[in-house]
Amino acid sequence: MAEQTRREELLQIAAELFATKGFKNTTVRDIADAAGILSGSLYHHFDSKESMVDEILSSFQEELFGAYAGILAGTDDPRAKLEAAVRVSFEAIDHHRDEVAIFQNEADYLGTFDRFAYLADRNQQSRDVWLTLLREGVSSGALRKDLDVELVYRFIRDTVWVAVRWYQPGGKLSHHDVADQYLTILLDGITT
Amino acid sequence: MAEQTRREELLQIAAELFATKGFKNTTVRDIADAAGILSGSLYHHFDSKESMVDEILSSFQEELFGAYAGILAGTDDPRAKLEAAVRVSFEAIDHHRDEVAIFQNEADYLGTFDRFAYLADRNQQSRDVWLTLLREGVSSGALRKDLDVELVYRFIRDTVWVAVRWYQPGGKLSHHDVADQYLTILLDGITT
DNA sequence: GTCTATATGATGATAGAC
DNA sequence: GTCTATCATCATATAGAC
Repeated sequence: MAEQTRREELLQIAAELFATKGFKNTTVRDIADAAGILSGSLYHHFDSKESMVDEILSSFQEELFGAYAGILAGTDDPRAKLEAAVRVSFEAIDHHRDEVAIFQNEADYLGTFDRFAYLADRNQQSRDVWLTLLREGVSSGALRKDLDVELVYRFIRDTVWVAVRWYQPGGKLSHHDVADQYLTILLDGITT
Repeated sequence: MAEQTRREELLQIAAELFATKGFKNTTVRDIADAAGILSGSLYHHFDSKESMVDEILSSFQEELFGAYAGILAGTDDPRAKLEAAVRVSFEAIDHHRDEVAIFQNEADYLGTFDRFAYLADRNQQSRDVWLTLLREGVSSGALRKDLDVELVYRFIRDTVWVAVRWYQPGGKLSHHDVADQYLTILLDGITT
């Protein structure tokens, strides 16, 4: 079950470095060192450093959007769907810390190159998911009618994903705890 | 009044590039090109590329923390102080877009070097400011007693600063509008 | 204050032996 | 699958002329 090909092992090592130091600040030598091999040997597994991030980002995105699609297709009421989408996102931060961090830090810049154009598409797709959920929430009466849904969308998206900067997997707060607390703030506010 | 030394002009050009492409992705040639001079000429004004970000970040931080200090020292009630801190932050995004973006994107990594150790200090200082405001809010009865103030602090900090990624100075929403909407969500939640 | 010319080092990548 | 050896390129930075 925890079978991992050498390729996957190397990708994981690279992902941790990209997430921590940034893509550009990580050299192929850094990756090779961390893997205990020489830099040239990496090219037996991958075409280039670029193709390494590419593979890391695209496979993560595929998994995440599969989860969103499941929620949208479900039969829960609007509020439950919104909660589920938030929970799935925090779960992704827990399970795919490095991938989320890389996406957060590098997507904007990488997205300017042809090879990574799919990142912009995914961004649009994500917006569609959240706006659908929020609009259903408003029209069902679960959410306030005076909300600027576009702004609320950005608020949710940003707050959720930026948590990758401080969330510690295995720390005091589980991803369930964080999601609970966050939903409380989002849904009911912080005032008495 | 809008007098700008050549030095400041060059820093502004560099800041825009650092904010858009990232520090490492911006070469001294990029900066020189944008300024209409050759890369070697930049070294008449600055020691190194590093000292350019350094100057950009440190002067911005100084201004921002001056504003926070003013709020803390004031006589407003806790809730008004919290609102003021949020407003000052969105204002900073409006007035110092590039600086905020650079800080958001690069501070974590740059902070690992001695030269930028002050970034970690400022981070701690910022935490003190917000925790003070939130605790005063809770003990005065303005904020809910069941809040995890540490978590709320991180949510506020992250949401406020990450807005630099989408906020458009001069766009449809002014920084006042964004602050209003954000405070509404934060204080009262999005449910009916 | 900017240019010419260039030193110096790091980085991504390749070819072929083991 | 990894190593040895090495290349080409690019990036930061310097020195002195104009």
